[in-house]
Amino acid sequence: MCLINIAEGDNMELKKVGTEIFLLPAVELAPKLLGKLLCRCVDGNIIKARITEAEAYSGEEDTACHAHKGKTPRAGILWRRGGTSYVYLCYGMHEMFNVVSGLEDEPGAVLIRGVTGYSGPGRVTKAMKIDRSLNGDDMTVSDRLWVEDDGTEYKYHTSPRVGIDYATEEYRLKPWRFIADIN
DNA sequence: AAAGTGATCATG
DNA sequence: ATGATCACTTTG
Repeated sequence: MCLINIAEGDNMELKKVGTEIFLLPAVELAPKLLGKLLCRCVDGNIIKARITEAEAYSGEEDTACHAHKGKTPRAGILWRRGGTSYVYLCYGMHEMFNVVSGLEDEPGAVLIRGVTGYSGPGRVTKAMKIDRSLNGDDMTVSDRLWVEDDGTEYKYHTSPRVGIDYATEEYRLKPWRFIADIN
C-alpha cells in the first residue's frame, strides 16, 4: 500500500549494501540499518521500504538471543556470516525477519521491527511478503531480498528490547532497541 | 485483557 | 510423545 517505490530512471543514487556493515556486531549494525532500504522482489515486482526500527540480539551470552541456547536447528543460522537472513515463525502466526550480524561463528542478528508505514515485526514481514522460504538467503547476493543505501541517516533513540521478559535482568535492560526519530 | 496459532525445544 | 513457551497482533 504505502511502500516506497523508487521509479526506474530515478537519479537518486542507490547502492546495494555488501558484506562490510553486516560483519559488524549486532549492536553496531542495528543503528546503521536505520534509514536503509529493505528490498524484496517477488514475482518480478520490487518492494522497497525504509527501515525505521531494529533490535540487536548479540551472542550466546545474551539471554534474550536465540543463540543463547546453543546451535539448535533453528538458531544455527545465527552462526553464519553477517548478511544472512534469519526468518522464523512466532506465536504460530507472525514471521520474524532478522539480518544475521558479525563474522561467521560470531552469532547474532538484528530484528527488523519497523519500516516506513509499518511498525511491528509481524507487520513488516506481512507488508514485504517475507516468510520462512527466505530463511538462510545471503542478502549480499540474493535477488529476492537485499538492502540498499541511498545515504539516508536517521537520528534515533534507544530503549530496552520488547517481549523478552524471559531474559535475565542484565540483558532485559540493555538499550538494544533502536528507533528512528522521524520529524 | 486475552485469544489465536503452530514451530521449537526441553523433558520424559 | 507431550507440554510450555514464544523477538506478536488484533479484538473487545
